Amino acid sequence: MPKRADLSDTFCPVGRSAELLGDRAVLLILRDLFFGNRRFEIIAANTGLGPQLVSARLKRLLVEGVVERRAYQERPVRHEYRLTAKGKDLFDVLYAMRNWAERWAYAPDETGGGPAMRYFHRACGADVGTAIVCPGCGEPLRYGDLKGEPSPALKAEQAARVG
Amino acid sequence: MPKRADLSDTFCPVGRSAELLGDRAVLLILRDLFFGNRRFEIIAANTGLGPQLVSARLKRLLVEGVVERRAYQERPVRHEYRLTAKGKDLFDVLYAMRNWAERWAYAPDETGGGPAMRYFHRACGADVGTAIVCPGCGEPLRYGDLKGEPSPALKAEQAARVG
DNA sequence: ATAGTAACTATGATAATCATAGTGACAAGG
DNA sequence: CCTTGTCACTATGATTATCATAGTTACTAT
Repeated sequence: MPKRADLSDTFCPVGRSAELLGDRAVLLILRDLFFGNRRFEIIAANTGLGPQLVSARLKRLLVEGVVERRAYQERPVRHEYRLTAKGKDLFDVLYAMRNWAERWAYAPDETGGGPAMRYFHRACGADVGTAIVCPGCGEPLRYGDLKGEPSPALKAEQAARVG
Repeated sequence: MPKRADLSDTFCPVGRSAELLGDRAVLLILRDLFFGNRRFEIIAANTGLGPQLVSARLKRLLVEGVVERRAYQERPVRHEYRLTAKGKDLFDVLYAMRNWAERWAYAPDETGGGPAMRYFHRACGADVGTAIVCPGCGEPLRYGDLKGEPSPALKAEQAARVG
């Protein structure tokens, strides 16, 4: 593509976010990081993205301060990627995307009745559905507050990708 | 690009959303639609995107049922684009992107102290900051609940774009 | 008849993405 | 000590999306 206009210096906050998040690969990598996948090969396998693209996007996320790279073992040196505080604060965006998809992106009988991914509030145990405040206790839902349970169909799909 | 893997049939809800939202142009067009800009030329000018790209993305959004196209006048026929219920329900995603950017994407003195875009809760008048539930009255914030007030810098930038 | 506006479509150059293959560093097994 | 294996990438070449610019269609206003 030709050089597209850079949005990182616009004053519009959505524009600034879009510069980073308006990218399929970035969103998929962030999803995996929130899911707890930290290793390069696992992320590549789970997202279905090629290693070159994963490498390029992780570099961008490093530059933006959204992820950090650290060695999880010496001899041989192996690295993993973790969300920084700035990265963890993207939880609301990913969670909103999940909520929207659960409400609009599935055929009526596609998931067998329930959501593709069920979330429970750790604090009170309630199934939060697609709410942004807990329907059980009324607390706003933030990063770390939720425990996810994939539907059988989603679990099978994930197993097939990593396998 | 070569044919990339299609995510619209993955069971992962974030994957399904990413297929639509993992695109700079889509996010910018949605921003404009939420802002109240409905006309093709205005959207093209405000986003800085070429007419071909705006046309292609609006078509995709039509197919997805996120926007609808309707004539706002006959003789000559002129069309505008509006968010459907499915489109309006993307508010949470865009709002989360805005919140993240306000917290992380600006240099300390870049906005002159306040946020680039200030939002007030229509129901109680409180400045909501970057919260997802109103700090004044405790209500969850949804589409239509907020009234935006751009900072002087953002207002100037928008004026320059539309010319 | 000329100019203007809105909503696009057409064209050609450029650059991002993909699949596939290869690299470097190290460890374990025979 | 020599092959095989793992992890985290990098290199290559074909394909295709995106961009800027220009042109089109349909109609109104002067």
